[in-house]
Amino acid sequence: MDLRHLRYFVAVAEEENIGRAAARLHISQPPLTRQIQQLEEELGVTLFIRTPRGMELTQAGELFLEEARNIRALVEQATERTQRAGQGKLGRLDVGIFGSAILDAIPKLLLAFRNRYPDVKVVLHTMTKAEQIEALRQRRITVGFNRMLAPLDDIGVCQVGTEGLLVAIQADHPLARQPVVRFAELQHHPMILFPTGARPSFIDRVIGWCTESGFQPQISQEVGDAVTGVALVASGFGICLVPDSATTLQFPGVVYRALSDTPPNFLVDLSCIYRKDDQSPLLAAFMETVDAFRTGDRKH
Amino acid sequence: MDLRHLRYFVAVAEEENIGRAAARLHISQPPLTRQIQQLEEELGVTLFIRTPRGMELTQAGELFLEEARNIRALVEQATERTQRAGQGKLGRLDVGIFGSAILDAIPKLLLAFRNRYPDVKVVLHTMTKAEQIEALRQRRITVGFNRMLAPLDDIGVCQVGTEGLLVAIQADHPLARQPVVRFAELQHHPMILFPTGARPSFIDRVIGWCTESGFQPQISQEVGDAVTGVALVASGFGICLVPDSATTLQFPGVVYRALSDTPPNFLVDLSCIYRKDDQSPLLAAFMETVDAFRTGDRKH
DNA sequence: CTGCTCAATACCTCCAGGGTATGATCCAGC
DNA sequence: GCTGGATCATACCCTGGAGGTATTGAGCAG
Repeated sequence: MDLRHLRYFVAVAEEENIGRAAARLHISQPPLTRQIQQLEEELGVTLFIRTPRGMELTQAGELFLEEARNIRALVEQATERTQRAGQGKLGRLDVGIFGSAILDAIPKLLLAFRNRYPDVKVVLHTMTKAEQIEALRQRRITVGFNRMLAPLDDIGVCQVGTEGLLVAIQADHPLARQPVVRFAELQHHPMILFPTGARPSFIDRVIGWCTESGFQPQISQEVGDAVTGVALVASGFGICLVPDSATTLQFPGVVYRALSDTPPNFLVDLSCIYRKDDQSPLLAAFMETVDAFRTGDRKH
Repeated sequence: MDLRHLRYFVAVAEEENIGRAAARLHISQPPLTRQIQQLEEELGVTLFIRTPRGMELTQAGELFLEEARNIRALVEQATERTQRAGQGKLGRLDVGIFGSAILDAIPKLLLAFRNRYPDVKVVLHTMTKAEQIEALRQRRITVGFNRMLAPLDDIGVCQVGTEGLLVAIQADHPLARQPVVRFAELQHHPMILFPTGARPSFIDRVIGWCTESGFQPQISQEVGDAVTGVALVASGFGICLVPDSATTLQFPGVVYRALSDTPPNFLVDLSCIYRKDDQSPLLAAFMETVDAFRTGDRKH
């Protein structure tokens, strides 16, 4: 059996007349007669009663008509859905993120993506930089977000944006009295650093800036992410350099202060990574959205 | 697209290797390659990633695989169901019956049919002889049951069985004192006759028997069926000749008595009727069951 | 009986599905 | 680094079957 047989059968059943059905199918009558005969023979069932006025469905034919219509509709639907999936408009996108990325850029980006591709199910996985790379290679995720990413042979990097830095200070701390803190002043206060895990990381960046400014930071704690860091600031463990977006975290007893006299390149980046050989239309769709987001962002 | 494409696609998706899939499909590798390419081209979607180790499904391919399997299963199911319908094992059988036929033969017959063809839905319609014939011609029913059926040009008749007759009498009636009633004794008592409607009917039969026995019956009432007749007997309207199976009706105040000295051929038949040109496998299945029932019945 | 309307049959053509042979890549092992 | 094996892709041929035209056969109405 063949989808053609179903199409022909439905036409004949609906027209109740081989000639008209043939016209509707843009073929001539004899081939259609033969196809119907073939179908009946293959099924071993009489589907039509031939009358001098046309073709009339048998009971078995009635049943087969329902089934045939159903199958044809499903084929239609399958092609349509597959095409949408092929255009990246349908499917599932697994995204690796890190703790504090959720604070600013990622939600906006994902919102933009959802608006463009509402039928793509986005699944977020919190994981470290190293875990993200492993997950990418194992295809458990399609894109990952992190900071300070170095390109690799098989992993591509695309910078999404940059953020400035603030210092998070306990509210009753002496430094909190000033509206702006000079970077060098940080040297006298214990500092909370993050993230733990694979180096080089933001920690090395911070230590580098201190060194450039002529001092060694007093390291109080190393913690997993900015959220934990700010929580420890609230508990009085020290001060903590955080990206601008951390101001979303309004812990009681924590204030954020801008910095002056900062070392050059006093920024952190946010980048996304993906498998270079990934041809998935979903990735393409997502990267396109990322691109639009970057240019949109720069306009502000 | 074609069911072949689906079959091939599923094979390749499952084997993840065109060569092995081709072997499984008993074709050679190049045509299979082409069919897959055609499918991809027709859908406009890349379904596989070609690797040096074989074929790997894309996300769109995964989705299409599900759909394809589903469609193939439905096609399978559709052919199977249609074949069962073509053998009369699946479908709906509309049966015309008359009031009192439900008392004996019909339930047994339908039970036998249900056992043989459990997936055929039997729908009963109570209608008169004339209505049955009209309904047969209009295809509203496939078989009808009645008594004293004459064959027609387009309607076939098949006798299912015969029944003897009893007389239903009010319990305190003088005749009720005798264990057996002589037929000629009926002449002195008002008689309830049935059925109303198309003649000739059982009424003419009864009048004929009376005439043969040398008397005119005193007609008390003409009613629709045996059930109503016996109900009127209980109410004292007279006596009523009924088929044996009417003893199923145990009205308080009604007794049944056998008859002696009866006229020749003192029997009623039960027959079924059907459209002579009906080739439906359901009818064939039913008539086969009727046949088995008749021979089974005669053995008793 | 004739003309009309169906479906079925006979016969032809040509394309597409299947076959064989070969190419293009990639990887493993010497 | 070359060679052999595995895999998919390409080139080309052949044949079955889908589709076409012409015709027959069978009911039915006038």
